[in-house]
Amino acid sequence: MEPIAEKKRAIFESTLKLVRENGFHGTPMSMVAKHAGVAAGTIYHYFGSKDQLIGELFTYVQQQVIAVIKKENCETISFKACFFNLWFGLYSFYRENPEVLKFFEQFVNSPYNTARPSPEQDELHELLSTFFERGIREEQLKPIGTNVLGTLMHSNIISTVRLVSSGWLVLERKELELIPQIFWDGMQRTN
Amino acid sequence: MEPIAEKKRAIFESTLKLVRENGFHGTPMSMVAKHAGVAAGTIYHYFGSKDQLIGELFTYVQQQVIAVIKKENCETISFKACFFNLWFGLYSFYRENPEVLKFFEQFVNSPYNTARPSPEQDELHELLSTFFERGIREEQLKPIGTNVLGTLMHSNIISTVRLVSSGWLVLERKELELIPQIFWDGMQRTN
DNA sequence: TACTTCCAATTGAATGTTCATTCGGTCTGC
DNA sequence: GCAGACCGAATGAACATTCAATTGGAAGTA
Repeated sequence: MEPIAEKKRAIFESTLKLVRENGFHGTPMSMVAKHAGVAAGTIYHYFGSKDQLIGELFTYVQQQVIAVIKKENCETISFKACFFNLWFGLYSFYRENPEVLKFFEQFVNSPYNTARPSPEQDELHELLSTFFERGIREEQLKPIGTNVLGTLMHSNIISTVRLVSSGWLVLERKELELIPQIFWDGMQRTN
Repeated sequence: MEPIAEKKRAIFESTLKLVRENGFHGTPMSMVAKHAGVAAGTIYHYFGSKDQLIGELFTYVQQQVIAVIKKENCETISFKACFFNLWFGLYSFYRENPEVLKFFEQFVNSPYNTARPSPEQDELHELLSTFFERGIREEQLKPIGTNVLGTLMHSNIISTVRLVSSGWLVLERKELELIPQIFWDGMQRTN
């Protein structure tokens, strides 16, 4: 809505970076304060508690991912082309923002993440579902729920990023393209 | 090697259960002690520190997963049948042991997980790689590294379990079978 | 312009709590 | 009577959170 206060953004970014490096528990508020260049008390001017800070940061970060999806989800090109664009769009985003991916994964599996919304209420998964609805309409896909497809695609991307970002292996562009290709081919109705 | 002491096993199981419910940081040693029916000091008889306890618990739990893989990895049936057995074997294990999955995911994304071994040194991923080597040998699969296939399969299973265990949606057996089927079909060489 | 008022933004030292860890001592089987 | 297993109160450090005090600038007043 309104632009985020500079201090608030600095607190977000510092928390993101520090949580990536040290985890939630290795990141005391005092450390966030120092890194963000504010006093400890200032954080509490913007956020009620550490839990609230983490929770709001999650929303902040989720919006970035949602922006990527919206950007790539284009009706004027073929569904297939759009699928690959979306796959690579998300891949690149996570690849270039490893702290986002790390925070995301830590958050999802943490007790901060209480009352996780169902996929219908979660804007990110809803967008992915909607995306696949078009595929169901236009292509010969296997009869699988769109929310299943959305989740599988997302986890497919994330595990690929983890693999590459960890440095375990280096993938040429050609090899990398095989990964969404597996998913694409697998979705097609075969009988 | 040698059978684990009863107290030690109790500490493992209590930690597993409590970490699932409260996360690493919501699980003080005093709570583990009480739940396991031992004194706080006893834990330090078996483990040097909380970090060490968590680390050893990871190994303990990983061995359970490895046992599942070894059990299902059978050379006397077709690779395809074996693939589906393995998929459902791991699926069922995580489904029946949600605390293992939760602990796993929390651990992997936490700072406890320093010096994560490369897939070649990680027995779990090595087993999956070896499994797919047979597939490469016997089947017409796309030219993708076995470690990539292993990772993708594992994440495919895990995200399916999460989806089902969260209660977001209920899958009939027929629908559930479509998920490994996607992966199987996708791996096949298509040209 | 000069002066006052007011309040949100900001500070950081102080507080109180929550743990991980220690250690002197007890128990048990040999 | 020894040695390892076990106990649990005590210790001390780390941390989230509070709050009394300070700042700075926007609006009001004359």
